[in-house]
Amino acid sequence: MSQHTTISSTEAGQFPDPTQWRLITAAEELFAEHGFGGTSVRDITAEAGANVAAVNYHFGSKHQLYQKLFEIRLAEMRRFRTHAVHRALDEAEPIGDVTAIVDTFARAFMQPLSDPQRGRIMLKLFMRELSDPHLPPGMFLQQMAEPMQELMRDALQRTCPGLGEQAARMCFHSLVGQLVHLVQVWKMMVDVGQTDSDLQSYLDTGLRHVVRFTVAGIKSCQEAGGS
Amino acid sequence: MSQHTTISSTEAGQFPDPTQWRLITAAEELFAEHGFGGTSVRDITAEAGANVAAVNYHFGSKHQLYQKLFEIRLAEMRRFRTHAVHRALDEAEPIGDVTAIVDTFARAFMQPLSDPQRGRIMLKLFMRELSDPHLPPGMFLQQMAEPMQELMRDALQRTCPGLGEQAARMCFHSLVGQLVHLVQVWKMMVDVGQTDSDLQSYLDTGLRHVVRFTVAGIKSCQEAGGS
DNA sequence: GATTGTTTCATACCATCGTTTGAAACGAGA
DNA sequence: TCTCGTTTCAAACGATGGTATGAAACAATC
Repeated sequence: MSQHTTISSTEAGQFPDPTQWRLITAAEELFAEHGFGGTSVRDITAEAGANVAAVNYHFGSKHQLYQKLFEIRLAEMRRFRTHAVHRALDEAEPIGDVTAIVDTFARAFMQPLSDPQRGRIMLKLFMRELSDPHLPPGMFLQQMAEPMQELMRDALQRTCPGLGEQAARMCFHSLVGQLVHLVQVWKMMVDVGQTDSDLQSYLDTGLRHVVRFTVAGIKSCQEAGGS
Repeated sequence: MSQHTTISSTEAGQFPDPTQWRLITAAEELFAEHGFGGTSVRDITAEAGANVAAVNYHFGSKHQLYQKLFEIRLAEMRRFRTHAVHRALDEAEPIGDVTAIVDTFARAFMQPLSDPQRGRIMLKLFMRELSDPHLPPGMFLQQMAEPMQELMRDALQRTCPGLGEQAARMCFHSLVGQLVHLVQVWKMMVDVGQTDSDLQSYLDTGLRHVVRFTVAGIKSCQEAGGS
């Protein structure tokens, strides 16, 4: 029995078993829409076109399926955001352009929303896990929040002379808080049934606002030697 | 039968029935801790020292109990915050002090956290409802978000010449986003098991940061005639 | 084609869910 | 004390939850 095998990649073709891939994607969609407790194993297997027992056979339990799903998606999104920030750093750092860094991070953070196929689902999933955790405590923090925080803290401190370590961390929190809230409001608009163009323009103006707002906030936290 | 009677006040003494009050408070605690789906009617009635049938007898259903609970708490918190902002407005407006308004709102927003008895539970409850709604759509927005938004938009526009209507609303969003995020991180620290003094000082410095950050952000959104 | 290891399937199991029910207990007015 | 509206209770109902099981289907090897 190949039970509980490791799924090393997000690509369907690299899954050891097509059924596992179908279960994962079906579970992702349903967990994102109705939460962990709100979706039954039967829902998942029905959506995946598999038998009820498939989840327990391939993953051991509903809970382990959930965890496996997050292992994949967290690594995926972390890779994406890290690359984006590093790319921006290489360009912005010599100039010391805070705006470029904030802007890049904000766009990398929100970019999944533009992809109606997978990104929205993934973000919904993450939001749900944040407010209703079913992962081992600290897993989300360690695999997602902390790496991004340290990366951005470093970037901000380098481009903003006079910005303390704690201040940089808090500015990062301010930025993330605004972005998360933007997503929340955006999600509400989706539920109310706004048009796609309205949603897109809301996201654009909202993002521009957050960047300007944040850059001003960061500068106000610099103790001396502003730009 | 006095089924489905209206509970007009939050005070235990004014409840038509002590059992209803015990059910409400037990439900609040459990819903806040484990969510709507995560707490059973049996959990609630056991905590309240009542029979399983009590919920259905007094409120009609688990769902209606949840809704009644929110009617009470939403009105309560809205009253509190509205009064606080109005009080601050009366003092700050003649001087045109943005910082005072932002600070007052932020403190009014976070104040429940300092009350270990009821406030923390109430906030947890609201956070859960936000990310996993079980209320009629729009109820939370209409009874809580929109009144506060319009109140604060008005206050900000009055004290900040050159701040447009949309810009003021977005600045308010930025503020709320930061505060909500502060609460989220705070909640995580609680779960990890930080000491009460650490939590309090984190809240203090976090709040000070948010106020400074936000004031700077707001000023950067003014088109002309800054302070 | 028989054997073997893996995967799928229908079905069963048992716990728990929200809700219902009808009888008992209660409390005030006559 | 009897009555009657209200509240509480133990017990049960039907539905649905996650999981377990053993037989069938499959695929590869010999």
